[in-house]
Amino acid sequence: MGTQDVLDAYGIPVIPDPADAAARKRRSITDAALAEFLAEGYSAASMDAITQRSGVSKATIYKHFGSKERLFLAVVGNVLAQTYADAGPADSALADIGTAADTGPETGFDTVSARLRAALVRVTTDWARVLLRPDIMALRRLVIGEIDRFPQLGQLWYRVTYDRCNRPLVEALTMLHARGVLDVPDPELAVRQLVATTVGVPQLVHTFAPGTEPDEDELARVTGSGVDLFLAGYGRT
Amino acid sequence: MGTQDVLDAYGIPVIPDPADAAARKRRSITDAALAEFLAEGYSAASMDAITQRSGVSKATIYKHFGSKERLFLAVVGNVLAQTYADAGPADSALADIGTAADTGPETGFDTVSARLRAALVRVTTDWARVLLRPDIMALRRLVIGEIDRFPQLGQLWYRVTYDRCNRPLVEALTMLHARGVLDVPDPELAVRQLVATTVGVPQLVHTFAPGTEPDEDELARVTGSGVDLFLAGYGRT
DNA sequence: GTCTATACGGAGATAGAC
DNA sequence: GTCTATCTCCGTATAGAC
Repeated sequence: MGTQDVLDAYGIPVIPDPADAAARKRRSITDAALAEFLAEGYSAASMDAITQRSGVSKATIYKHFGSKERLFLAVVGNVLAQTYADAGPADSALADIGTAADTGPETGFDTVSARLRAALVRVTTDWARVLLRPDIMALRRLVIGEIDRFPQLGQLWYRVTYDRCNRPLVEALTMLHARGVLDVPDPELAVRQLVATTVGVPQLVHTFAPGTEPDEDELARVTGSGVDLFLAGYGRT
Repeated sequence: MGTQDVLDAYGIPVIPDPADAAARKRRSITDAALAEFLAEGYSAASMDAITQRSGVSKATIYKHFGSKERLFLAVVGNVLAQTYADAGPADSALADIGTAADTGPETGFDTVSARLRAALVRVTTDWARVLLRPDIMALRRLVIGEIDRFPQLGQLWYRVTYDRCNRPLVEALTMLHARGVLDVPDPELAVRQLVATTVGVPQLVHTFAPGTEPDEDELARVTGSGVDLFLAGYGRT
């Protein structure tokens, strides 16, 4: 059977750039592999199934990735980094509270503590919305289940979550402590507690209940209550 | 090779009860299966390896359990129930605080709030010590990783943890609320938050760092701080 | 670079003697 | 009830043509 020509809008045949074609195959392989690994787990996932899902031949997959292990690490590692890069918190608002940059009433909250609460709820709710997505939860379950065989993934997960989530919050809380807005003697621990009481609460449920979507109202209620608990312990009042 | 006679303390050969022998084989099978599943995960675990670990033949295993799936469910289900039965909290002390049964200074804490804090720290620390044990953490990772294939385990996990851990605490908090010791409008949520800020904090770390033992001092510090946070939010002062 | 066809081992499960 | 020996299939990975 001859090659099917691809035509552009003017009817001119598109000659694919070989490098481009390779990159696209690579992408279709990783997409297929991710779907298969998420659905079956590492061991039960078969390279045959990934071959069929991707539409390329098995030999090509091995040329690109070398082995099933390397394919798994490449796929999961990339998705992990990508996910947390997308969920990067732009919480400059949080660090600025109580300074000249904190514009006060313009945000709709007329006290420092109200603006602080709103900022914390916003940050934790944004995280929760991402981290509770069914595909992210499935990825999390996959990584946790394979930690004993792939300890690198545990370290990667820790580094990514810490750099993108915890560290910015630790720095923000340290500033707020120095500024007298909060009383946080141990910011590292405080951040872990804040994350636990907000995101951690629904996350635990969804960890053992696959496929369930988080309810937006319930989410707002839980994160709000968690932030209130946090502020009751660490706020200055 | 002839049968090796087993002799009792008086030199009398012990004739094994067939039913007893079957039960012991069954036990050695489940022990071997648990070790293999924990080490390799469900899919990568091989019935051959379980056969060798257990010392009985593969056909015997299939006579007893029928299939690999059924063996897995039987083993994990039993261990789950057993674990939480052992870790059952005898926290009658907690529910009695502020009543006539609360003997006050005899416990070494002379105020109601101090006794309450001590009881909460004790309960959460006891749980944490069990739940953070490396073998329990490994079991947890195994169940989480296989949740998509075995949703029954998710339901079982939820039921067991709720019945043995959450429900007693919810009831205790409800009593304490009615008695005016605490101000807990939503005890269900409050318990989940308490568990999250105490046990949940180190549990998250150990989930992604396999094989690490919890440090007793660090554990006391974290649970103590978590309980303080909880009491700051829900205590009456 | 990509494909088809295949090598080679190990998986889960069972038949039949004792 | 328990064992040994075996069936059958599917796994990962590669050889060699184009």
